Amino acid sequence: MHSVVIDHLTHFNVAQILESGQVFTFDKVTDCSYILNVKQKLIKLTQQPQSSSVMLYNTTISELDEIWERYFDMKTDYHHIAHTLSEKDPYMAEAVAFGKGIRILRQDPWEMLISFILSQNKAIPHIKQCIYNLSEKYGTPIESISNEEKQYYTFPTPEQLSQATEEELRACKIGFRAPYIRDACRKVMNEEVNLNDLMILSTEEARQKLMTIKGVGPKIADCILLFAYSRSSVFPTDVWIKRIIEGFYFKGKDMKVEQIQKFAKEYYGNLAGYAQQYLFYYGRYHTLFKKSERTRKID
DNA sequence: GCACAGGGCCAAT
DNA sequence: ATTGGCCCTGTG
Repeated sequence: MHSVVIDHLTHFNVAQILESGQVFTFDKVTDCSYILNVKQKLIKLTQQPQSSSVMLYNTTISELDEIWERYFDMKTDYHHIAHTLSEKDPYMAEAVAFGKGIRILRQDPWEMLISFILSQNKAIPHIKQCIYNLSEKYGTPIESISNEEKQYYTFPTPEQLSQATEEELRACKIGFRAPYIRDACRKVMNEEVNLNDLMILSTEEARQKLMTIKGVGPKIADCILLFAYSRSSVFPTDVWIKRIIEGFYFKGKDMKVEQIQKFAKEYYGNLAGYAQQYLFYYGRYHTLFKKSERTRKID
Protein backbone atom coordinates (compact mmCIF):
# COMPACT_ATOMS: atom_id res chain seq x y z
CA MET A 1 0.00 0.00 0.00
CA HIS A 2 1.40 3.36 -1.02
CA SER A 3 1.73 6.07 1.54
CA VAL A 4 2.88 9.66 1.57
CA VAL A 5 4.26 11.92 4.26
CA ILE A 6 3.64 15.64 4.35
CA ASP A 7 6.18 17.54 6.42
CA HIS A 8 6.58 21.04 7.82
CA LEU A 9 2.86 21.68 8.12
CA THR A 10 1.57 24.60 10.12
CA HIS A 11 -2.04 25.21 11.07
CA PHE A 12 -2.91 21.63 10.16
CA ASN A 13 -4.46 19.30 12.71
CA VAL A 14 -6.23 16.26 11.26
CA ALA A 15 -8.50 15.73 14.25
CA GLN A 16 -9.54 19.38 14.36
CA ILE A 17 -10.14 19.55 10.62
CA LEU A 18 -12.36 16.48 10.63
CA GLU A 19 -14.15 17.12 13.94
CA SER A 20 -15.17 20.68 13.18
CA GLY A 21 -18.49 19.65 11.66
CA GLN A 22 -17.73 20.28 7.99
CA VAL A 23 -17.36 16.66 6.85
CA PHE A 24 -19.25 13.50 7.79
CA THR A 25 -17.64 10.62 5.90
CA PHE A 26 -14.82 9.72 8.25
CA ASP A 27 -14.15 7.42 11.18
CA LYS A 28 -11.86 7.89 14.12
CA VAL A 29 -9.54 4.90 14.51
CA THR A 30 -7.44 6.16 17.41
CA ASP A 31 -6.76 9.61 18.87
CA CYS A 32 -4.18 10.28 16.17
CA SER A 33 -5.56 8.21 13.29
CA TYR A 34 -8.59 8.72 11.05
CA ILE A 35 -10.08 7.00 8.01
CA LEU A 36 -11.45 9.45 5.46
CA ASN A 37 -13.84 8.45 2.67
CA VAL A 38 -14.00 11.24 0.06
CA LYS A 39 -13.19 11.84 -3.60
CA GLN A 40 -13.89 8.18 -4.46
CA LYS A 41 -10.91 7.33 -2.27
CA LEU A 42 -10.36 5.75 1.09
CA ILE A 43 -7.32 7.04 2.94
CA LYS A 44 -5.99 6.85 6.46
CA LEU A 45 -4.44 9.92 8.06
CA THR A 46 -2.18 9.75 11.08
CA GLN A 47 -0.65 12.61 12.99
CA GLN A 48 1.01 12.52 16.40
CA PRO A 49 -0.03 15.22 18.89
CA GLN A 50 1.54 18.59 18.09
CA SER A 51 3.30 17.08 15.08
CA SER A 52 3.93 19.10 11.92
CA SER A 53 3.89 16.01 9.73
CA VAL A 54 0.99 13.87 8.55
CA MET A 55 1.03 10.36 7.07
CA LEU A 56 -1.47 9.59 4.32
CA TYR A 57 -1.95 5.87 3.72
CA ASN A 58 -3.34 4.39 0.51
CA THR A 59 -2.51 7.31 -1.76
CA THR A 60 0.39 8.53 -3.90
CA ILE A 61 2.52 11.59 -4.54
CA SER A 62 0.63 12.31 -7.75
CA GLU A 63 -2.71 12.15 -5.90
CA LEU A 64 -1.26 14.51 -3.35
CA ASP A 65 -0.77 17.05 -6.14
CA GLU A 66 -3.99 16.29 -7.99
CA ILE A 67 -6.42 15.81 -5.12
CA TRP A 68 -5.29 16.38 -1.59
CA GLU A 69 -3.44 19.66 -1.89
CA ARG A 70 -6.59 21.35 -3.06
CA TYR A 71 -8.93 19.34 -0.82
CA PHE A 72 -7.04 20.31 2.33
CA ASP A 73 -6.69 23.92 1.19
CA MET A 74 -2.90 23.76 1.47
CA LYS A 75 -2.28 27.01 -0.40
CA THR A 76 -4.26 29.28 1.90
CA ASP A 77 -2.35 31.36 4.44
CA TYR A 78 -3.91 30.27 7.74
CA HIS A 79 -1.26 32.08 9.71
CA HIS A 80 -2.61 35.34 8.37
CA ILE A 81 -6.23 34.31 9.00
CA ALA A 82 -5.59 33.12 12.56
CA HIS A 83 -3.53 36.19 13.37
CA THR A 84 -6.05 38.67 11.99
CA LEU A 85 -8.97 37.06 13.81
CA SER A 86 -7.02 36.79 17.08
CA GLU A 87 -6.49 40.56 17.02
CA LYS A 88 -10.25 41.12 17.06
CA ASP A 89 -10.84 40.37 20.74
CA PRO A 90 -9.81 37.95 23.53
CA TYR A 91 -12.78 35.61 22.97
CA MET A 92 -11.91 35.11 19.34
CA ALA A 93 -8.24 34.77 20.24
CA GLU A 94 -9.09 31.94 22.63
CA ALA A 95 -11.23 30.15 20.05
CA VAL A 96 -8.47 30.44 17.44
CA ALA A 97 -5.83 29.24 19.91
CA PHE A 98 -8.02 26.25 20.78
CA GLY A 99 -8.55 25.21 17.15
CA LYS A 100 -5.55 26.66 15.37
CA GLY A 101 -5.11 23.49 13.28
CA ILE A 102 -8.51 23.90 11.60
CA ARG A 103 -8.76 24.26 7.84
CA ILE A 104 -11.83 24.66 5.67
CA LEU A 105 -11.92 21.77 3.24
CA ARG A 106 -12.80 22.23 -0.42
CA GLN A 107 -15.49 19.63 -0.75
CA ASP A 108 -17.81 18.44 -3.49
CA PRO A 109 -20.88 20.67 -4.01
CA TRP A 110 -23.33 17.80 -4.57
CA GLU A 111 -22.10 16.00 -1.49
CA MET A 112 -22.42 19.16 0.60
CA LEU A 113 -25.90 19.86 -0.78
CA ILE A 114 -27.23 16.43 0.19
CA SER A 115 -25.30 16.19 3.47
CA PHE A 116 -26.54 19.52 4.79
CA ILE A 117 -30.12 18.93 3.70
CA LEU A 118 -29.90 15.83 5.89
CA SER A 119 -28.30 17.80 8.72
CA GLN A 120 -31.34 19.84 9.67
CA ASN A 121 -32.69 19.06 13.12
CA LYS A 122 -30.24 16.21 13.61
CA ALA A 123 -27.20 15.55 15.78
CA ILE A 124 -23.87 14.96 14.03
CA PRO A 125 -23.60 11.17 14.72
CA HIS A 126 -27.09 10.76 13.28
CA ILE A 127 -26.14 12.71 10.14
CA LYS A 128 -23.15 10.44 9.64
CA GLN A 129 -25.36 7.37 10.00
CA CYS A 130 -27.88 8.63 7.42
CA ILE A 131 -25.12 9.41 4.91
CA TYR A 132 -23.72 5.92 5.43
CA ASN A 133 -27.18 4.41 4.87
CA LEU A 134 -27.61 6.30 1.58
CA SER A 135 -24.08 5.44 0.42
CA GLU A 136 -24.54 1.77 1.29
CA LYS A 137 -27.74 1.58 -0.73
CA TYR A 138 -26.93 3.83 -3.70
CA GLY A 139 -23.16 4.35 -3.75
CA THR A 140 -20.40 2.10 -5.07
CA PRO A 141 -18.35 -0.19 -2.81
CA ILE A 142 -14.76 0.92 -2.23
CA GLU A 143 -11.90 -1.51 -1.86
CA SER A 144 -11.08 -1.66 1.83
CA ILE A 145 -7.71 -0.80 3.29
CA SER A 146 -5.87 -3.28 5.43
CA ASN A 147 -7.36 -4.63 8.64
CA GLU A 148 -10.64 -2.83 8.15
CA GLU A 149 -13.72 -4.98 8.49
CA LYS A 150 -16.14 -2.16 7.76
CA GLN A 151 -17.23 -1.84 4.11
CA TYR A 152 -17.11 1.69 2.74
CA TYR A 153 -19.07 3.11 -0.22
CA THR A 154 -18.68 6.19 -2.37
CA PHE A 155 -21.13 9.02 -1.86
CA PRO A 156 -23.97 8.36 -4.35
CA THR A 157 -23.88 10.46 -7.52
CA PRO A 158 -26.98 12.41 -8.64
CA GLU A 159 -27.65 9.61 -11.15
CA GLN A 160 -27.42 6.95 -8.46
CA LEU A 161 -29.46 8.77 -5.86
CA SER A 162 -32.15 9.67 -8.38
CA GLN A 163 -33.03 5.99 -8.60
CA ALA A 164 -34.44 6.07 -5.07
CA THR A 165 -38.15 6.40 -4.39
CA GLU A 166 -39.31 8.46 -1.43
CA GLU A 167 -40.21 5.28 0.41
CA GLU A 168 -36.75 3.82 -0.16
CA LEU A 169 -35.17 7.03 1.05
CA ARG A 170 -37.25 6.92 4.20
CA ALA A 171 -35.98 3.40 4.77
CA CYS A 172 -32.55 5.07 5.17
CA LYS A 173 -33.98 6.81 8.27
CA ILE A 174 -33.92 10.30 6.81
CA GLY A 175 -37.56 10.97 7.69
CA PHE A 176 -39.22 14.17 6.50
CA ARG A 177 -36.12 15.11 4.49
CA ALA A 178 -36.88 12.41 1.87
CA PRO A 179 -38.90 14.73 -0.42
CA TYR A 180 -36.17 17.37 -0.08
CA ILE A 181 -33.58 14.89 -1.35
CA ARG A 182 -35.90 13.97 -4.21
CA ASP A 183 -36.27 17.63 -5.14
CA ALA A 184 -32.48 18.15 -5.03
CA CYS A 185 -31.98 15.12 -7.31
CA ARG A 186 -34.59 16.36 -9.75
CA LYS A 187 -33.31 19.95 -9.95
CA VAL A 188 -29.68 18.87 -10.34
CA MET A 189 -30.47 16.20 -12.94
CA ASN A 190 -32.57 18.50 -15.13
CA GLU A 191 -30.08 21.37 -14.57
CA GLU A 192 -32.60 23.73 -13.02
CA VAL A 193 -29.69 24.01 -10.61
CA ASN A 194 -26.30 23.53 -12.25
CA LEU A 195 -23.82 23.10 -9.42
CA ASN A 196 -20.84 23.92 -11.67
CA ASP A 197 -22.38 27.19 -12.80
CA LEU A 198 -22.62 28.35 -9.19
CA MET A 199 -18.81 28.62 -9.17
CA ILE A 200 -18.93 31.78 -11.29
CA LEU A 201 -21.98 33.40 -9.68
CA SER A 202 -21.76 36.01 -6.96
CA THR A 203 -22.20 34.63 -3.45
CA GLU A 204 -25.66 36.14 -3.12
CA GLU A 205 -26.79 34.84 -6.53
CA ALA A 206 -25.48 31.37 -5.72
CA ARG A 207 -27.23 31.49 -2.35
CA GLN A 208 -30.57 32.37 -3.95
CA LYS A 209 -30.14 29.60 -6.50
CA LEU A 210 -29.42 26.99 -3.82
CA MET A 211 -32.46 28.09 -1.85
CA THR A 212 -34.78 27.22 -4.75
CA ILE A 213 -34.25 23.60 -3.67
CA LYS A 214 -36.77 22.35 -1.11
CA GLY A 215 -35.23 21.97 2.31
CA VAL A 216 -32.42 24.44 1.61
CA GLY A 217 -32.81 27.57 3.72
CA PRO A 218 -30.27 30.26 4.61
CA LYS A 219 -28.23 28.15 7.02
CA ILE A 220 -27.82 25.16 4.73
CA ALA A 221 -27.10 27.37 1.71
CA ASP A 222 -24.33 29.07 3.70
CA CYS A 223 -22.80 25.71 4.66
CA ILE A 224 -22.70 24.69 0.99
CA LEU A 225 -21.21 28.05 -0.01
CA LEU A 226 -18.52 27.83 2.65
CA PHE A 227 -17.56 24.17 2.42
CA ALA A 228 -17.91 23.57 -1.33
CA TYR A 229 -17.50 26.99 -2.94
CA SER A 230 -14.92 28.59 -0.60
CA ARG A 231 -17.09 31.66 0.02
CA SER A 232 -15.38 32.78 3.21
CA SER A 233 -17.66 35.78 3.76
CA VAL A 234 -20.67 33.66 4.77
CA PHE A 235 -21.40 32.82 8.39
CA PRO A 236 -23.59 29.72 8.76
CA THR A 237 -25.65 30.46 11.86
CA ASP A 238 -26.97 27.42 13.68
CA VAL A 239 -28.03 26.89 17.28
CA TRP A 240 -24.43 26.42 18.48
CA ILE A 241 -23.05 29.51 16.78
CA LYS A 242 -26.04 31.54 17.91
CA ARG A 243 -25.43 30.65 21.55
CA ILE A 244 -21.69 31.31 21.30
CA ILE A 245 -22.09 34.72 19.65
CA GLU A 246 -24.78 35.71 22.15
CA GLY A 247 -22.51 34.65 25.01
CA PHE A 248 -19.39 36.36 23.68
CA TYR A 249 -20.75 39.60 22.27
CA PHE A 250 -24.30 40.21 23.55
CA LYS A 251 -24.10 39.28 27.25
CA GLY A 252 -26.17 36.16 26.65
CA LYS A 253 -29.13 38.15 25.34
CA ASP A 254 -31.44 36.32 22.93
CA MET A 255 -30.78 37.54 19.38
CA LYS A 256 -32.37 36.93 16.02
CA VAL A 257 -30.39 34.89 13.51
CA GLU A 258 -30.51 37.87 11.11
CA GLN A 259 -28.97 40.14 13.74
CA ILE A 260 -26.15 37.65 14.30
CA GLN A 261 -25.50 37.40 10.56
CA LYS A 262 -25.36 41.17 10.27
CA PHE A 263 -22.97 41.41 13.21
CA ALA A 264 -20.66 38.70 11.85
CA LYS A 265 -20.58 40.18 8.37
CA GLU A 266 -19.57 43.59 9.68
CA TYR A 267 -17.23 42.37 12.41
CA TYR A 268 -15.35 39.54 10.69
CA GLY A 269 -15.76 40.71 7.10
CA ASN A 270 -14.30 38.36 4.55
CA LEU A 271 -12.99 36.06 7.31
CA ALA A 272 -16.48 35.36 8.71
CA GLY A 273 -16.50 31.78 7.46
CA TYR A 274 -13.20 30.98 9.16
CA ALA A 275 -14.35 32.68 12.35
CA GLN A 276 -17.45 30.51 12.28
CA GLN A 277 -15.39 27.31 12.11
CA TYR A 278 -13.14 28.29 15.01
CA LEU A 279 -16.16 29.28 17.09
CA PHE A 280 -18.14 26.17 16.24
CA TYR A 281 -15.28 23.85 17.15
CA TYR A 282 -14.58 25.74 20.36
CA GLY A 283 -18.19 25.99 21.44
CA ARG A 284 -19.20 22.47 20.63
CA TYR A 285 -16.18 20.95 22.31
CA HIS A 286 -16.66 22.91 25.50
CA THR A 287 -20.35 22.11 25.66
CA LEU A 288 -19.74 18.40 25.19
CA PHE A 289 -16.85 18.48 27.64
CA LYS A 290 -18.93 20.17 30.34
CA LYS A 291 -21.62 17.55 29.84
CA SER A 292 -19.20 14.66 30.36
CA GLU A 293 -17.77 16.49 33.40
CA ARG A 294 -21.21 16.60 34.98
CA THR A 295 -21.80 12.94 34.26
CA ARG A 296 -18.46 12.01 35.79
CA LYS A 297 -19.30 13.82 39.02
CA ILE A 298 -22.65 12.01 39.30
CA ASP A 299 -20.91 8.69 38.67
C1' DG B 1 -40.50 5.73 30.78
C1' DC B 2 -40.67 9.94 28.73
C1' DA B 3 -39.46 14.57 27.76
C1' DC B 4 -36.27 17.00 25.12
C1' DA B 5 -33.10 18.59 21.68
C1' DG B 6 -30.29 17.93 17.67
C1' DG B 7 -25.16 22.24 12.45
C1' DG B 8 -33.55 24.11 10.24
C1' DC B 9 -37.10 24.51 7.06
C1' DC B 10 -41.84 24.61 5.45
C1' DA B 11 -46.47 26.03 5.58
C1' DA B 12 -50.08 28.08 7.92
C1' DT B 13 -51.37 31.89 10.68
C1' DA C 1 -43.29 38.33 11.17
C1' DT C 2 -44.19 34.36 14.12
C1' DT C 3 -44.97 29.53 15.29
C1' DG C 4 -46.09 24.51 15.29
C1' DG C 5 -44.78 20.30 13.34
C1' DC C 6 -41.58 17.18 11.64
C1' DC C 7 -38.74 11.51 11.18
C1' DC C 8 -35.61 9.65 14.04
C1' DT C 9 -32.13 8.91 17.71
C1' DG C 10 -29.40 9.65 21.81
C1' DT C 11 -29.42 11.58 26.43
C1' DG C 12 -30.82 12.75 31.15
